[in-house]
Amino acid sequence: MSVASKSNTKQTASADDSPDSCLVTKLGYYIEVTDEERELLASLEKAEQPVSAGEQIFAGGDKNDKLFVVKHGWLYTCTYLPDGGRLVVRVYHAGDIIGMPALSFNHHTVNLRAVTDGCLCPFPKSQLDVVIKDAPRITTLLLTFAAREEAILVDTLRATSRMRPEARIAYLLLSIHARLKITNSKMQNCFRLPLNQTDIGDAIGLTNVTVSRTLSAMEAKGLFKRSGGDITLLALEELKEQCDFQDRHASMDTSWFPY
Amino acid sequence: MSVASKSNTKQTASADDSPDSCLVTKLGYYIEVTDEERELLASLEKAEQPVSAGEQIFAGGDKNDKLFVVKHGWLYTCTYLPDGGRLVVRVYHAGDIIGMPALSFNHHTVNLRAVTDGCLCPFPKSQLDVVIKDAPRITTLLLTFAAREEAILVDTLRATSRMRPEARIAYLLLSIHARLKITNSKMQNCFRLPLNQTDIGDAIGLTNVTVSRTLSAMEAKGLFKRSGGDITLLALEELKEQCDFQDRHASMDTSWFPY
DNA sequence: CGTATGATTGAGCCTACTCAACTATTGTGG
DNA sequence: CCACAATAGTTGAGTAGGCTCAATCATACG
Repeated sequence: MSVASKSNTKQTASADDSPDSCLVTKLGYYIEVTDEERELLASLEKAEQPVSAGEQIFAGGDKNDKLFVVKHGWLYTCTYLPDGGRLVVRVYHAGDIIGMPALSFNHHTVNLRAVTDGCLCPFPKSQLDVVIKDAPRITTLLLTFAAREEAILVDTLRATSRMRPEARIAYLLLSIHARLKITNSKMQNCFRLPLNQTDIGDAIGLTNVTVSRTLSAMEAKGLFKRSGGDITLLALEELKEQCDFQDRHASMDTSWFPY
Repeated sequence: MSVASKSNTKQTASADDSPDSCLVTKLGYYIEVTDEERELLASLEKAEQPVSAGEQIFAGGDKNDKLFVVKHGWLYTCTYLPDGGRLVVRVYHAGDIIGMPALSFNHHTVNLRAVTDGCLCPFPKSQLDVVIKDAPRITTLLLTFAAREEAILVDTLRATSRMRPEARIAYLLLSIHARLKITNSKMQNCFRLPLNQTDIGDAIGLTNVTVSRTLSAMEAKGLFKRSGGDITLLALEELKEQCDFQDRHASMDTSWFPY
Protein backbone atom coordinates (compact mmCIF):
# COMPACT_ATOMS: atom_id res chain seq x y z
CA MET A 1 0.00 0.00 0.00
CA SER A 2 2.48 2.63 1.04
CA VAL A 3 5.47 3.40 -1.07
CA ALA A 4 9.14 3.46 -0.09
CA SER A 5 10.12 7.08 0.10
CA LYS A 6 13.24 8.15 -1.72
CA SER A 7 12.52 11.59 -3.09
CA ASN A 8 14.24 14.60 -1.66
CA THR A 9 11.65 17.27 -2.31
CA LYS A 10 11.55 19.82 0.43
CA GLN A 11 7.88 20.55 0.95
CA THR A 12 6.70 20.37 4.53
CA ALA A 13 4.07 23.07 4.46
CA SER A 14 0.92 21.05 5.03
CA ALA A 15 -0.22 18.03 6.93
CA ASP A 16 -1.37 16.22 3.82
CA ASP A 17 2.07 16.12 2.26
CA SER A 18 4.06 12.95 2.16
CA PRO A 19 7.83 12.67 1.72
CA ASP A 20 7.21 11.09 -1.70
CA SER A 21 5.57 12.84 -4.62
CA CYS A 22 1.86 13.23 -3.99
CA LEU A 23 1.02 11.71 -7.31
CA VAL A 24 3.13 8.65 -6.59
CA THR A 25 1.53 8.34 -3.18
CA LYS A 26 -1.90 8.33 -4.72
CA LEU A 27 -1.17 6.03 -7.66
CA GLY A 28 0.94 3.84 -5.42
CA TYR A 29 -2.12 3.23 -3.28
CA TYR A 30 -3.54 1.18 -6.13
CA ILE A 31 -0.57 -0.34 -7.97
CA GLU A 32 3.12 -0.99 -7.42
CA VAL A 33 5.03 1.84 -9.04
CA THR A 34 8.40 0.94 -10.56
CA ASP A 35 11.42 3.26 -10.45
CA GLU A 36 11.04 4.13 -14.14
CA GLU A 37 7.39 4.96 -13.64
CA ARG A 38 8.27 6.98 -10.58
CA GLU A 39 10.72 9.00 -12.59
CA LEU A 40 8.18 9.57 -15.35
CA LEU A 41 5.63 10.79 -12.84
CA ALA A 42 8.18 13.02 -11.15
CA SER A 43 8.71 14.76 -14.48
CA LEU A 44 5.08 15.88 -14.33
CA GLU A 45 5.77 17.61 -11.04
CA LYS A 46 8.87 19.55 -11.99
CA ALA A 47 7.28 22.96 -12.35
CA GLU A 48 5.80 24.57 -9.26
CA GLN A 49 3.17 27.26 -9.01
CA PRO A 50 2.28 28.52 -5.56
CA VAL A 51 -1.31 29.66 -5.12
CA SER A 52 -2.90 31.63 -2.31
CA ALA A 53 -6.27 31.28 -0.62
CA GLY A 54 -9.10 32.70 -2.69
CA GLU A 55 -7.01 33.04 -5.85
CA GLN A 56 -8.61 32.13 -9.16
CA ILE A 57 -6.12 30.09 -11.19
CA PHE A 58 -8.11 29.86 -14.40
CA ALA A 59 -11.59 30.72 -15.60
CA GLY A 60 -14.03 28.92 -17.85
CA GLY A 61 -13.28 29.96 -21.41
CA ASP A 62 -9.54 30.45 -20.81
CA LYS A 63 -7.20 28.68 -23.16
CA ASN A 64 -6.51 25.22 -21.88
CA ASP A 65 -3.27 23.43 -22.66
CA LYS A 66 -2.15 22.32 -19.22
CA LEU A 67 -3.02 19.93 -16.46
CA PHE A 68 -2.10 20.41 -12.81
CA VAL A 69 -0.95 18.06 -10.09
CA VAL A 70 -1.92 19.29 -6.65
CA LYS A 71 1.12 19.29 -4.37
CA HIS A 72 -0.72 20.67 -1.40
CA GLY A 73 -3.67 22.83 -0.50
CA TRP A 74 -7.41 22.65 -1.20
CA LEU A 75 -8.95 23.90 -4.43
CA TYR A 76 -12.25 23.60 -6.18
CA THR A 77 -13.63 23.95 -9.66
CA CYS A 78 -16.90 25.78 -10.10
CA THR A 79 -19.26 26.93 -12.82
CA TYR A 80 -21.85 29.68 -12.90
CA LEU A 81 -25.48 29.34 -13.88
CA PRO A 82 -27.35 31.71 -16.19
CA ASP A 83 -29.23 33.10 -13.18
CA GLY A 84 -26.00 33.93 -11.35
CA GLY A 85 -26.01 30.87 -9.15
CA ARG A 86 -22.80 28.96 -8.67
CA LEU A 87 -22.11 25.24 -8.67
CA VAL A 88 -19.01 23.87 -6.96
CA VAL A 89 -18.10 20.92 -9.15
CA ARG A 90 -15.25 19.15 -7.43
CA VAL A 91 -12.91 19.70 -4.53
CA TYR A 92 -9.25 18.84 -5.11
CA HIS A 93 -6.57 17.79 -2.64
CA ALA A 94 -2.92 16.77 -2.69
CA GLY A 95 -2.20 14.12 -5.32
CA ASP A 96 -5.18 14.95 -7.52
CA ILE A 97 -4.79 15.81 -11.19
CA ILE A 98 -6.80 18.87 -12.19
CA GLY A 99 -8.02 19.40 -15.71
CA MET A 100 -8.84 15.95 -17.04
CA PRO A 101 -12.48 16.76 -17.89
CA ALA A 102 -11.28 19.55 -20.17
CA LEU A 103 -8.69 17.35 -21.94
CA SER A 104 -10.81 17.29 -25.04
CA PHE A 105 -11.44 21.00 -25.21
CA ASN A 106 -9.35 23.97 -26.24
CA HIS A 107 -10.83 26.05 -23.48
CA HIS A 108 -11.60 25.43 -19.86
CA THR A 109 -15.16 24.48 -19.03
CA VAL A 110 -15.01 25.52 -15.36
CA ASN A 111 -13.23 27.95 -13.06
CA LEU A 112 -10.46 26.84 -10.70
CA ARG A 113 -10.10 28.55 -7.36
CA ALA A 114 -7.78 27.92 -4.42
CA VAL A 115 -9.53 27.48 -1.07
CA THR A 116 -6.31 27.56 0.96
CA ASP A 117 -2.73 28.48 0.18
CA GLY A 118 -1.13 25.68 -1.75
CA CYS A 119 1.10 24.59 -4.57
CA LEU A 120 0.32 23.25 -8.04
CA CYS A 121 2.55 21.52 -10.58
CA PRO A 122 1.42 22.47 -14.08
CA PHE A 123 2.40 20.31 -17.05
CA PRO A 124 1.31 20.47 -20.69
CA LYS A 125 -1.35 18.06 -21.96
CA SER A 126 1.12 16.82 -24.53
CA GLN A 127 3.29 15.40 -21.78
CA LEU A 128 0.68 12.69 -21.34
CA ASP A 129 2.02 11.24 -24.59
CA VAL A 130 5.14 10.02 -22.88
CA VAL A 131 3.06 8.26 -20.26
CA ILE A 132 0.75 6.73 -22.83
CA LYS A 133 3.61 5.45 -24.96
CA ASP A 134 6.00 4.30 -22.24
CA ALA A 135 3.93 3.39 -19.21
CA PRO A 136 0.91 1.23 -20.02
CA ARG A 137 0.13 0.53 -16.38
CA ILE A 138 0.07 4.21 -15.49
CA THR A 139 -2.00 4.88 -18.60
CA THR A 140 -4.47 2.23 -17.57
CA LEU A 141 -4.65 3.74 -14.13
CA LEU A 142 -5.27 7.21 -15.54
CA LEU A 143 -8.02 5.84 -17.77
CA THR A 144 -9.49 4.05 -14.79
CA PHE A 145 -9.32 7.19 -12.67
CA ALA A 146 -11.11 9.19 -15.34
CA ALA A 147 -13.76 6.51 -15.65
CA ARG A 148 -14.12 6.34 -11.90
CA GLU A 149 -14.74 10.06 -11.70
CA GLU A 150 -17.78 9.42 -13.85
CA ALA A 151 -19.11 6.96 -11.31
CA ILE A 152 -18.40 9.41 -8.50
CA LEU A 153 -20.12 12.20 -10.38
CA VAL A 154 -23.17 9.99 -10.76
CA ASP A 155 -23.17 9.52 -7.00
CA THR A 156 -22.97 13.29 -6.65
CA LEU A 157 -25.80 13.73 -9.09
CA ARG A 158 -27.86 11.21 -7.15
CA ALA A 159 -27.31 12.98 -3.87
CA THR A 160 -27.38 16.55 -5.10
CA SER A 161 -30.39 16.34 -7.31
CA ARG A 162 -32.60 13.92 -5.47
CA MET A 163 -31.88 13.68 -1.77
CA ARG A 164 -32.91 15.58 1.31
CA PRO A 165 -30.59 18.28 2.69
CA GLU A 166 -29.40 15.98 5.50
CA ALA A 167 -28.44 13.27 3.07
CA ARG A 168 -26.65 15.76 0.82
CA ILE A 169 -24.56 17.02 3.71
CA ALA A 170 -23.82 13.45 4.73
CA TYR A 171 -22.72 12.66 1.19
CA LEU A 172 -20.44 15.67 0.95
CA LEU A 173 -18.71 14.96 4.25
CA LEU A 174 -18.26 11.28 3.50
CA SER A 175 -16.94 11.85 0.00
CA ILE A 176 -14.35 14.35 1.21
CA HIS A 177 -13.44 11.99 4.02
CA ALA A 178 -13.02 9.09 1.58
CA ARG A 179 -10.79 11.13 -0.73
CA LEU A 180 -8.58 12.40 2.08
CA LYS A 181 -8.01 8.94 3.47
CA ILE A 182 -6.19 7.82 0.33
CA THR A 183 -3.22 10.16 0.67
CA ASN A 184 -3.50 10.42 4.43
CA SER A 185 -3.34 6.94 5.81
CA LYS A 186 -3.07 8.07 9.43
CA MET A 187 -6.26 10.11 9.27
CA GLN A 188 -9.15 8.95 11.40
CA ASN A 189 -12.60 10.51 11.46
CA CYS A 190 -11.46 14.05 12.05
CA PHE A 191 -10.38 16.45 9.34
CA ARG A 192 -10.15 20.13 8.60
CA LEU A 193 -12.89 21.42 6.32
CA PRO A 194 -11.86 24.81 4.96
CA LEU A 195 -15.11 25.44 3.08
CA ASN A 196 -17.65 27.98 4.24
CA GLN A 197 -21.36 27.24 4.24
CA THR A 198 -21.92 29.02 0.96
CA ASP A 199 -19.27 26.82 -0.70
CA ILE A 200 -20.87 23.74 0.82
CA GLY A 201 -24.28 24.83 -0.38
CA ASP A 202 -23.00 25.48 -3.89
CA ALA A 203 -21.48 22.00 -3.92
CA ILE A 204 -24.70 20.20 -3.07
CA GLY A 205 -27.41 22.49 -4.37
CA LEU A 206 -28.57 24.18 -1.19
CA THR A 207 -28.47 27.76 0.07
CA ASN A 208 -26.13 28.77 2.87
CA VAL A 209 -29.25 29.18 5.02
CA THR A 210 -30.36 25.59 4.56
CA VAL A 211 -26.80 24.37 5.07
CA SER A 212 -26.63 26.19 8.38
CA ARG A 213 -29.94 24.81 9.61
CA THR A 214 -29.13 21.31 8.47
CA LEU A 215 -25.63 21.24 9.92
CA SER A 216 -26.99 22.37 13.28
CA ALA A 217 -29.72 19.77 13.22
CA MET A 218 -27.29 16.98 12.33
CA GLU A 219 -24.79 18.04 14.95
CA ALA A 220 -27.58 18.09 17.53
CA LYS A 221 -28.36 14.50 16.58
CA GLY A 222 -24.74 13.59 17.28
CA LEU A 223 -23.85 12.63 13.70
CA PHE A 224 -20.70 14.76 13.81
CA LYS A 225 -19.02 17.48 15.80
CA ARG A 226 -17.76 20.86 14.64
CA SER A 227 -15.01 22.88 16.29
CA GLY A 228 -13.18 25.66 14.54
CA GLY A 229 -12.91 24.48 10.98
CA ASP A 230 -12.61 20.84 12.02
CA ILE A 231 -15.17 18.13 11.51
CA THR A 232 -15.24 14.91 13.48
CA LEU A 233 -17.54 12.24 12.10
CA LEU A 234 -19.15 10.51 15.04
CA ALA A 235 -21.71 8.21 13.44
CA LEU A 236 -20.10 6.97 10.24
CA GLU A 237 -22.54 4.13 9.68
CA GLU A 238 -25.59 6.27 10.16
CA LEU A 239 -24.22 8.91 7.81
CA LYS A 240 -23.50 6.28 5.18
CA GLU A 241 -26.94 4.84 5.46
CA GLN A 242 -28.56 8.24 5.21
CA CYS A 243 -27.15 8.87 1.73
CA ASP A 244 -26.57 5.29 0.57
CA PHE A 245 -22.85 6.02 0.44
CA GLN A 246 -20.38 3.91 -1.51
CA ASP A 247 -16.67 4.48 -1.07
CA ARG A 248 -15.33 4.65 -4.63
CA HIS A 249 -11.77 5.33 -3.49
CA ALA A 250 -10.81 2.65 -1.02
CA SER A 251 -10.39 -0.18 -3.50
CA MET A 252 -10.05 -0.73 -7.21
CA ASP A 253 -10.25 -3.68 -9.57
CA THR A 254 -6.77 -3.84 -11.05
CA SER A 255 -6.98 -7.51 -11.97
CA TRP A 256 -7.33 -6.77 -15.68
CA PHE A 257 -4.38 -4.34 -15.84
CA PRO A 258 -1.52 -5.11 -18.25
CA TYR A 259 1.60 -7.07 -17.08
CA MET B 1 -14.86 13.72 -40.77
CA SER B 2 -16.48 10.73 -42.36
CA VAL B 3 -14.59 7.56 -42.90
CA ALA B 4 -14.17 5.60 -46.10
CA SER B 5 -16.33 2.55 -45.73
CA LYS B 6 -14.78 -0.79 -46.52
CA SER B 7 -16.17 -3.27 -44.02
CA ASN B 8 -18.61 -5.89 -45.10
CA THR B 9 -20.64 -6.32 -41.97
CA LYS B 10 -24.23 -7.07 -42.73
CA GLN B 11 -26.28 -5.10 -40.24
CA THR B 12 -29.01 -3.00 -41.75
CA ALA B 13 -31.59 -3.28 -39.02
CA SER B 14 -31.75 0.30 -37.80
CA ALA B 15 -31.48 3.77 -39.23
CA ASP B 16 -28.51 4.66 -37.04
CA ASP B 17 -26.33 1.91 -38.44
CA SER B 18 -23.54 2.71 -40.82
CA PRO B 19 -21.89 0.28 -43.22
CA ASP B 20 -18.73 0.57 -41.12
CA SER B 21 -18.42 -0.56 -37.52
CA CYS B 22 -20.27 1.83 -35.24
CA LEU B 23 -17.25 2.24 -33.04
CA VAL B 24 -15.06 3.11 -36.00
CA THR B 25 -17.67 5.58 -37.23
CA LYS B 26 -17.66 7.31 -33.89
CA LEU B 27 -13.91 7.34 -33.29
CA GLY B 28 -13.34 8.17 -36.94
CA TYR B 29 -15.32 11.33 -36.46
CA TYR B 30 -12.45 12.65 -34.36
CA ILE B 31 -9.26 11.06 -35.72
CA GLU B 32 -8.09 9.24 -38.82
CA VAL B 33 -8.28 5.53 -38.10
CA THR B 34 -5.61 3.37 -39.73
CA ASP B 35 -6.31 -0.10 -41.04
CA GLU B 36 -4.49 -1.73 -38.13
CA GLU B 37 -6.49 0.31 -35.67
CA ARG B 38 -9.65 -0.54 -37.55
CA GLU B 39 -8.88 -4.20 -37.21
CA LEU B 40 -8.14 -3.86 -33.52
CA LEU B 41 -11.45 -2.11 -32.96
CA ALA B 42 -13.31 -4.69 -35.01
CA SER B 43 -12.03 -7.36 -32.63
CA LEU B 44 -13.99 -5.63 -29.86
CA GLU B 45 -17.18 -6.10 -31.85
CA LYS B 46 -16.86 -9.77 -32.67
CA ALA B 47 -19.37 -11.10 -30.17
CA GLU B 48 -23.00 -10.14 -30.60
CA GLN B 49 -25.78 -10.08 -28.03
CA PRO B 50 -29.25 -9.12 -29.21
CA VAL B 51 -31.42 -7.34 -26.66
CA SER B 52 -35.12 -6.62 -26.70
CA ALA B 53 -37.07 -3.57 -25.63
CA GLY B 54 -37.47 -3.34 -21.87
CA GLU B 55 -34.91 -6.04 -21.13
CA GLN B 56 -32.53 -5.53 -18.22
CA ILE B 57 -29.03 -6.53 -19.32
CA PHE B 58 -27.29 -6.17 -15.98
CA ALA B 59 -28.12 -4.84 -12.53
CA GLY B 60 -26.12 -2.82 -10.04
CA GLY B 61 -24.15 -5.24 -7.90
CA ASP B 62 -23.75 -7.83 -10.67
CA LYS B 63 -20.26 -9.05 -11.38
CA ASN B 64 -18.62 -6.76 -13.85
CA ASP B 65 -15.89 -7.97 -16.18
CA LYS B 66 -17.15 -6.82 -19.55
CA LEU B 67 -17.70 -3.69 -21.56
CA PHE B 68 -20.24 -3.36 -24.36
CA VAL B 69 -20.17 -1.63 -27.71
CA VAL B 70 -23.65 -0.60 -28.85
CA LYS B 71 -24.27 -1.81 -32.38
CA HIS B 72 -27.78 -0.50 -32.58
CA GLY B 73 -30.73 0.36 -30.39
CA TRP B 74 -31.26 2.70 -27.47
CA LEU B 75 -30.38 1.80 -23.90
CA TYR B 76 -29.99 3.57 -20.62
CA THR B 77 -28.27 3.07 -17.32
CA CYS B 78 -30.20 3.88 -14.18
CA THR B 79 -29.84 3.74 -10.43
CA TYR B 80 -32.41 3.62 -7.65
CA LEU B 81 -32.64 5.92 -4.68
CA PRO B 82 -33.20 4.79 -1.09
CA ASP B 83 -36.74 6.18 -1.27
CA GLY B 84 -37.56 4.10 -4.35
CA GLY B 85 -37.02 6.91 -6.85
CA ARG B 86 -35.10 6.19 -10.02
CA LEU B 87 -32.41 8.19 -11.75
CA VAL B 88 -31.71 7.63 -15.44
CA VAL B 89 -27.99 8.21 -15.65
CA ARG B 90 -27.09 8.08 -19.31
CA VAL B 91 -28.73 7.17 -22.59
CA TYR B 92 -26.65 5.10 -25.01
CA HIS B 93 -26.81 4.86 -28.80
CA ALA B 94 -24.97 3.09 -31.60
CA GLY B 95 -21.19 3.48 -31.31
CA ASP B 96 -21.16 4.13 -27.57
CA ILE B 97 -19.13 2.05 -25.17
CA ILE B 98 -21.08 1.00 -22.09
CA GLY B 99 -19.40 0.24 -18.81
CA MET B 100 -16.45 2.60 -18.58
CA PRO B 101 -17.53 4.18 -15.28
CA ALA B 102 -17.46 0.76 -13.67
CA LEU B 103 -14.01 -0.11 -15.06
CA SER B 104 -12.48 0.27 -11.64
CA PHE B 105 -15.03 -1.84 -9.82
CA ASN B 106 -15.66 -5.55 -9.54
CA HIS B 107 -19.37 -4.98 -9.59
CA HIS B 108 -21.68 -2.80 -11.61
CA THR B 109 -22.71 0.47 -10.07
CA VAL B 110 -25.85 0.95 -12.16
CA ASN B 111 -28.51 -1.04 -14.02
CA LEU B 112 -28.53 -1.33 -17.80
CA ARG B 113 -31.83 -1.54 -19.61
CA ALA B 114 -32.71 -1.65 -23.30
CA VAL B 115 -35.24 0.95 -24.44
CA THR B 116 -35.69 -0.53 -27.90
CA ASP B 117 -34.69 -3.79 -29.52
CA GLY B 118 -31.02 -3.66 -30.34
CA CYS B 119 -27.67 -5.39 -30.42
CA LEU B 120 -24.66 -5.19 -28.10
CA CYS B 121 -21.09 -6.39 -28.58
CA PRO B 122 -19.67 -7.50 -25.24
CA PHE B 123 -15.91 -7.75 -24.74
CA PRO B 124 -13.85 -8.38 -21.60
CA LYS B 125 -12.20 -5.47 -19.81
CA SER B 126 -8.87 -7.17 -20.27
CA GLN B 127 -9.15 -6.72 -24.01
CA LEU B 128 -8.43 -3.05 -23.44
CA ASP B 129 -4.84 -4.10 -22.77
CA VAL B 130 -4.24 -4.76 -26.42
CA VAL B 131 -5.50 -1.31 -27.29
CA ILE B 132 -3.43 0.34 -24.59
CA LYS B 133 -0.26 -1.44 -25.62
CA ASP B 134 -0.62 -1.33 -29.40
CA ALA B 135 -2.71 1.71 -30.26
CA PRO B 136 -1.64 4.86 -28.44
CA ARG B 137 -3.90 7.10 -30.50
CA ILE B 138 -6.98 5.02 -29.72
CA THR B 139 -5.94 4.86 -26.09
CA THR B 140 -5.62 8.62 -25.99
CA LEU B 141 -9.03 8.92 -27.56
CA LEU B 142 -10.57 6.55 -25.02
CA LEU B 143 -8.98 8.51 -22.20
CA THR B 144 -10.27 11.70 -23.73
CA PHE B 145 -13.77 10.25 -24.11
CA ALA B 146 -13.81 9.19 -20.48
CA ALA B 147 -12.64 12.61 -19.41
CA ARG B 148 -15.19 14.26 -21.64
CA GLU B 149 -17.98 12.27 -20.06
CA GLU B 150 -17.03 13.97 -16.82
CA ALA B 151 -17.53 17.37 -18.41
CA ILE B 152 -20.85 16.25 -19.84
CA LEU B 153 -21.96 14.89 -16.50
CA VAL B 154 -21.15 18.25 -14.96
CA ASP B 155 -23.41 19.87 -17.55
CA THR B 156 -26.09 17.37 -16.61
CA LEU B 157 -25.59 18.12 -12.95
CA ARG B 158 -25.85 21.83 -13.67
CA ALA B 159 -29.10 21.42 -15.56
CA THR B 160 -30.66 18.68 -13.47
CA SER B 161 -29.95 20.05 -10.06
CA ARG B 162 -30.26 23.76 -10.61
CA MET B 163 -32.40 24.73 -13.56
CA ARG B 164 -36.08 25.24 -14.22
CA PRO B 165 -38.10 22.38 -15.73
CA GLU B 166 -38.12 24.07 -19.16
CA ALA B 167 -34.36 24.38 -19.17
CA ARG B 168 -33.94 20.77 -18.08
CA ILE B 169 -36.11 19.55 -20.92
CA ALA B 170 -34.20 21.77 -23.33
CA TYR B 171 -30.94 20.33 -22.06
CA LEU B 172 -32.09 16.74 -22.41
CA LEU B 173 -33.33 17.21 -25.95
CA LEU B 174 -30.21 19.08 -27.06
CA SER B 175 -27.83 16.60 -25.50
CA ILE B 176 -29.53 13.65 -27.17
CA HIS B 177 -29.57 15.57 -30.43
CA ALA B 178 -25.85 16.35 -30.14
CA ARG B 179 -24.96 12.74 -29.46
CA LEU B 180 -27.04 11.39 -32.32
CA LYS B 181 -25.51 13.79 -34.82
CA ILE B 182 -22.06 12.24 -34.41
CA THR B 183 -22.93 8.84 -35.83
CA ASN B 184 -25.75 10.15 -37.99
CA SER B 185 -24.34 12.83 -40.18
CA LYS B 186 -27.47 13.16 -42.32
CA MET B 187 -29.71 13.86 -39.35
CA GLN B 188 -31.25 17.30 -39.17
CA ASN B 189 -33.41 18.58 -36.32
CA CYS B 190 -35.82 15.67 -36.26
CA PHE B 191 -35.22 12.44 -34.39
CA ARG B 192 -37.11 9.61 -32.79
CA LEU B 193 -37.25 9.77 -29.01
CA PRO B 194 -38.27 6.37 -27.65
CA LEU B 195 -38.40 7.49 -24.01
CA ASN B 196 -41.67 7.91 -22.17
CA GLN B 197 -42.30 10.87 -19.91
CA THR B 198 -41.45 8.92 -16.79
CA ASP B 199 -38.04 8.03 -18.27
CA ILE B 200 -37.50 11.65 -19.23
CA GLY B 201 -38.45 12.79 -15.76
CA ASP B 202 -36.11 10.29 -14.13
CA ALA B 203 -33.30 11.56 -16.36
CA ILE B 204 -33.65 15.20 -15.34
CA GLY B 205 -35.14 15.04 -11.88
CA LEU B 206 -38.79 15.81 -12.55
CA THR B 207 -41.99 13.82 -12.18
CA ASN B 208 -43.86 12.58 -15.24
CA VAL B 209 -46.56 15.12 -14.39
CA THR B 210 -44.20 18.06 -14.57
CA VAL B 211 -42.64 16.66 -17.73
CA SER B 212 -46.05 16.49 -19.36
CA ARG B 213 -46.99 20.04 -18.40
CA THR B 214 -43.60 21.41 -19.40
CA LEU B 215 -43.48 19.63 -22.75
CA SER B 216 -46.93 20.96 -23.61
CA ALA B 217 -46.00 24.49 -22.61
CA MET B 218 -42.80 24.39 -24.65
CA GLU B 219 -44.51 22.93 -27.67
CA ALA B 220 -47.16 25.65 -27.43
CA LYS B 221 -44.35 28.21 -27.53
CA GLY B 222 -43.12 26.65 -30.75
CA LEU B 223 -39.78 25.44 -29.38
CA PHE B 224 -40.31 21.98 -30.86
CA LYS B 225 -42.95 19.75 -32.34
CA ARG B 226 -44.03 16.26 -31.26
CA SER B 227 -45.66 13.67 -33.48
CA GLY B 228 -45.77 10.01 -32.62
CA GLY B 229 -42.46 9.39 -30.93
CA ASP B 230 -40.67 11.94 -33.07
CA ILE B 231 -39.30 15.26 -31.95
CA THR B 232 -38.51 18.13 -34.29
CA LEU B 233 -36.49 20.93 -32.76
CA LEU B 234 -37.84 24.19 -34.17
CA ALA B 235 -36.00 26.86 -32.20
CA LEU B 236 -32.51 25.49 -31.64
CA GLU B 237 -30.98 28.79 -30.61
CA GLU B 238 -33.67 29.57 -28.11
CA LEU B 239 -33.41 26.10 -26.61
CA LYS B 240 -29.65 26.45 -26.32
CA GLU B 241 -29.93 29.79 -24.65
CA GLN B 242 -32.51 28.52 -22.22
CA CYS B 243 -30.13 25.97 -20.71
CA ASP B 244 -26.79 27.56 -21.59
CA PHE B 245 -26.05 24.55 -23.78
CA GLN B 246 -22.54 23.62 -24.93
CA ASP B 247 -22.11 20.92 -27.55
CA ARG B 248 -19.38 18.71 -26.10
CA HIS B 249 -19.54 16.28 -29.03
CA ALA B 250 -19.11 18.27 -32.20
CA SER B 251 -15.41 19.01 -31.87
CA MET B 252 -12.42 17.86 -29.88
CA ASP B 253 -8.92 19.14 -29.26
CA THR B 254 -6.74 16.41 -30.74
CA SER B 255 -3.73 18.68 -31.28
CA TRP B 256 -1.80 17.12 -28.40
CA PHE B 257 -2.42 13.50 -29.45
CA PRO B 258 0.62 11.27 -30.09
CA TYR B 259 2.11 10.91 -33.64
C1' DC C 1 -11.08 48.01 18.82
C1' DG C 2 -13.40 48.20 14.49
C1' DT C 3 -14.44 46.02 10.27
C1' DA C 4 -15.34 42.24 7.29
C1' DT C 5 -16.67 37.80 6.69
C1' DG C 6 -19.31 34.00 8.08
C1' DA C 7 -23.14 31.73 10.72
C1' DT C 8 -27.67 31.67 12.76
C1' DT C 9 -32.52 32.44 13.12
C1' DG C 10 -37.30 33.98 11.79
C1' DA C 11 -41.23 34.83 8.56
C1' DG C 12 -43.47 34.31 4.35
C1' DC C 13 -43.60 32.58 -0.35
C1' DC C 14 -43.30 29.80 -4.55
C1' DT C 15 -42.56 25.88 -7.27
C1' DA C 16 -42.64 21.36 -8.25
C1' DC C 17 -44.62 17.38 -5.85
C1' DT C 18 -48.49 14.30 -4.51
C1' DC C 19 -52.80 12.47 -5.22
C1' DA C 20 -56.35 11.53 -8.22
C1' DA C 21 -59.38 11.40 -12.10
C1' DC C 22 -59.68 11.22 -16.80
C1' DT C 23 -58.29 10.84 -21.84
C1' DA C 24 -55.48 9.00 -25.63
C1' DT C 25 -52.81 5.58 -27.77
C1' DT C 26 -51.07 1.13 -28.64
C1' DG C 27 -51.27 -3.64 -29.01
C1' DT C 28 -53.53 -8.15 -28.78
C1' DG C 29 -56.75 -11.90 -29.06
C1' DG C 30 -61.29 -13.31 -30.34
C1' DC D 1 -61.86 -5.89 -37.80
C1' DC D 2 -63.38 -4.82 -33.48
C1' DA D 3 -63.29 -4.89 -28.38
C1' DC D 4 -60.74 -4.73 -24.59
C1' DA D 5 -56.70 -4.16 -21.76
C1' DA D 6 -52.56 -2.05 -20.75
C1' DT D 7 -49.62 1.65 -21.09
C1' DA D 8 -48.88 6.48 -21.64
C1' DG D 9 -50.20 11.22 -21.35
C1' DT D 10 -53.07 15.18 -19.60
C1' DT D 11 -55.25 18.06 -16.28
C1' DG D 12 -56.85 19.85 -11.66
C1' DA D 13 -56.43 20.82 -6.63
C1' DG D 14 -53.95 21.04 -2.59
C1' DT D 15 -49.47 20.60 -0.05
C1' DA D 16 -44.77 20.98 1.60
C1' DG D 17 -40.04 21.87 1.62
C1' DG D 18 -36.42 24.70 0.58
C1' DC D 19 -35.85 29.49 -1.11
C1' DT D 20 -35.83 34.59 -0.42
C1' DC D 21 -35.42 38.41 2.33
C1' DA D 22 -33.80 40.35 6.38
C1' DA D 23 -32.04 41.00 10.91
C1' DT D 24 -28.93 39.50 14.41
C1' DC D 25 -24.97 37.14 16.36
C1' DA D 26 -20.09 35.18 16.19
C1' DT D 27 -15.50 34.99 14.73
C1' DA D 28 -11.21 36.40 12.60
C1' DC D 29 -8.04 39.77 11.34
C1' DG D 30 -5.59 44.09 10.86
